[in-house]
Amino acid sequence: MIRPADRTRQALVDAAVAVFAEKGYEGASVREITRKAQANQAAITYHFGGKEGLYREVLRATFQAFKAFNLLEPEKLEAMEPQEALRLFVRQQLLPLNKREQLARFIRILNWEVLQRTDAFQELVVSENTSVLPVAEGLVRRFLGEDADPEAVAISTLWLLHQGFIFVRDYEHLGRAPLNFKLDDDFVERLADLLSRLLTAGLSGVTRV
Amino acid sequence: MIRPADRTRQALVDAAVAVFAEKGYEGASVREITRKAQANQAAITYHFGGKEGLYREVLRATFQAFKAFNLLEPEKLEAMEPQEALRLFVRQQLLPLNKREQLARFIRILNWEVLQRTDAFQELVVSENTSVLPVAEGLVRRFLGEDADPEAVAISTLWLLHQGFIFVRDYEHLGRAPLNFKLDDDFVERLADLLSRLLTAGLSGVTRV
DNA sequence: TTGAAATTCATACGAATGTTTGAATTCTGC
DNA sequence: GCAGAATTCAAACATTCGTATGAATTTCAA
Repeated sequence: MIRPADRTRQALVDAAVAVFAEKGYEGASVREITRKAQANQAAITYHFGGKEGLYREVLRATFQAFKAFNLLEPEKLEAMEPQEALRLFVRQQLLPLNKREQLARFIRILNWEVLQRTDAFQELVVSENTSVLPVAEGLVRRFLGEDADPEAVAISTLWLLHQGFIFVRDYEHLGRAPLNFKLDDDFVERLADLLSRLLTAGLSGVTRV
Repeated sequence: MIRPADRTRQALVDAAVAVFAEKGYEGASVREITRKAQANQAAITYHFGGKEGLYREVLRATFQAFKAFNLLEPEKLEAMEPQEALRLFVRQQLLPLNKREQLARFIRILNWEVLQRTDAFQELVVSENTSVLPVAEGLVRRFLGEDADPEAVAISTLWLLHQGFIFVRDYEHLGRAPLNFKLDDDFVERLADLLSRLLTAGLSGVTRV
């Protein structure tokens, strides 16, 4: 059974995801959210305790959305050849390109947090602690070798972590001028392929001078 | 001679750079700016016609700051070996790390524009039109060859353009836990070196399977 | 059906926003 | 030193913001 009150609750969260993604936490107004959700102004206070409580709910939905698509299992990755593991890692990073209708707003919400970090986000990050950092670092080590310079490993790991992000962050621009890519699944596949090869060659060749 | 009125003007711009960088265009308040500049509320309207006019002035200062540090001359780059040209290109991208005291706020202002594009910024971009895109594309072509797949060239170019940005955008975090890099010039030099080698190896090896 | 709890609603409150106003003050050229 | 322009100033204006209020309505177990 779906209670009418739950419908209002869900409508508020849905509208909030859209508005927070568009305007950021500070820029979003409860009035716009309630208008979009066809709910009353006071509904946010009633259901979530206030604007921040609603945002916490939106952040939970955001983390949830990314977790739902996470296919990366560190154990399996380690059993694979480094090149293949890297390719899977890249593929995972680019997954938002395939699921962009579903993840676009959540990506934007995370982007906002880079510039205006909220307490709500901070607290959720430490409590969840779902870091991909060790996975990426393990991957890097397999290319650079176990006796590699720790600083080089750290930098390369940070570097690797951002490689997919480049295309995810700006994917709205990929389809527009002057690039005009047709953003279908085939394109994403070719992108993943090229990027994997760029990174494999880079990580493989970085130790050689 | 410096007229007192010009001092107010300059104080407003300086304060505005700081506040716009911190809060973004929407989030910044004219009251905070005038307070920081020790000027009157109405001074912004008087000198710049309003908040947007002041922001336009800040954007001009931003573009100016980046232009002042641009050492890249496309002709010289083409005369160099690809590896060396790429290294110089990377070096230029990482320059904000060396000049971070001077460029930090301007970088943040540009980062804000990614999420909340202002009309003022849009207009200034088209009027300035100082794109590094052709430089990067030329560089990529020298590695991939003249007969390379146009899509691969486009993707690789976009990829190359973002490589320095990875470290510039998050350079505030580089020095903090859990990375704790000591952000001196030596570190930047080592970073440029490693990144150059990663990219050189990547672009050189991408055509090989 | 009834009555208490849950939910919705229109409104109001205080604070913060960008801008305007008109007087007060300072600067500048003569 | 003086007139007129340029600049500064405190105050007020109209909006918008997040939240609070208390009554009206709906829901749901008994």
